[in-house]
Amino acid sequence: MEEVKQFYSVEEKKLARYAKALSHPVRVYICGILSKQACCYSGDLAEEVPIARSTLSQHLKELKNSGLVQGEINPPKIKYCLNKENWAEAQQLFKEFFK
Amino acid sequence: MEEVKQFYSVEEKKLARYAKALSHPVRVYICGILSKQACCYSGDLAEEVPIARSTLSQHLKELKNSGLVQGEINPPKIKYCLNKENWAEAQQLFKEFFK
DNA sequence: CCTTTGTTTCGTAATTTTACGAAATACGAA
DNA sequence: TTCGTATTTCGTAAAATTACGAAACAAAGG
Repeated sequence: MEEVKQFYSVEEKKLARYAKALSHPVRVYICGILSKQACCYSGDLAEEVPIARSTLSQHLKELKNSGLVQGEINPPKIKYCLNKENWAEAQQLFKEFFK
Repeated sequence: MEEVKQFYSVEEKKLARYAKALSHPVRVYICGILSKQACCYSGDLAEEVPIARSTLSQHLKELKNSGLVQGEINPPKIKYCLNKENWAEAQQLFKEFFK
């Protein structure tokens, strides 16, 4: 019921959130793969990327939390894909921002 | 003399660095102002933004470190402006990334 | 049921980020 | 030189991020 004055706009907060998701090279790398080709599995990434699987899992979780990426369960694997809708939103926000 | 294998590309690291600079709403807000109109002073920002001046100064320092913003000394004030060259680079990197 | 496979969660530690107020700095004006 | 203005740096604290290995989990196959 508390009416709190928000200083930052919704767009500013969304942009910051997407930017935060992309603020680590491994997350940029993962999104780059997912946007260029198709979806992929955590294990596929783990073989390429020079970090522990548990750490990779944390980064994937962050990308999921940001909304840029989603995971589809495909037992016993989990297939990670871009969330097209949010990806398009981020694209638009950055485009507007730099315009 | 050490030849270290770098896993992430220069572009991935640069993008992550710019994204990090934009990963806080106040920094998005500041860049938004600087890109829309002209330069401005720390004090002008301090009057608008709901954070302490010292905290604002830290955010400005981070924006300077990222290369997106530069400060011109204009005693007794310091005028902050976008670094046009780096701004254009960031714009291009994000454009390519989302393409 | 037990094992294997793929992946995540837990526990932990080091580092970084975010934030504040107080003190320091720089410089022009009185 | 002393004062006032504009801003940053320092000291500090709380919270978040990044990273790892060990343990847990879920599902399919034997």
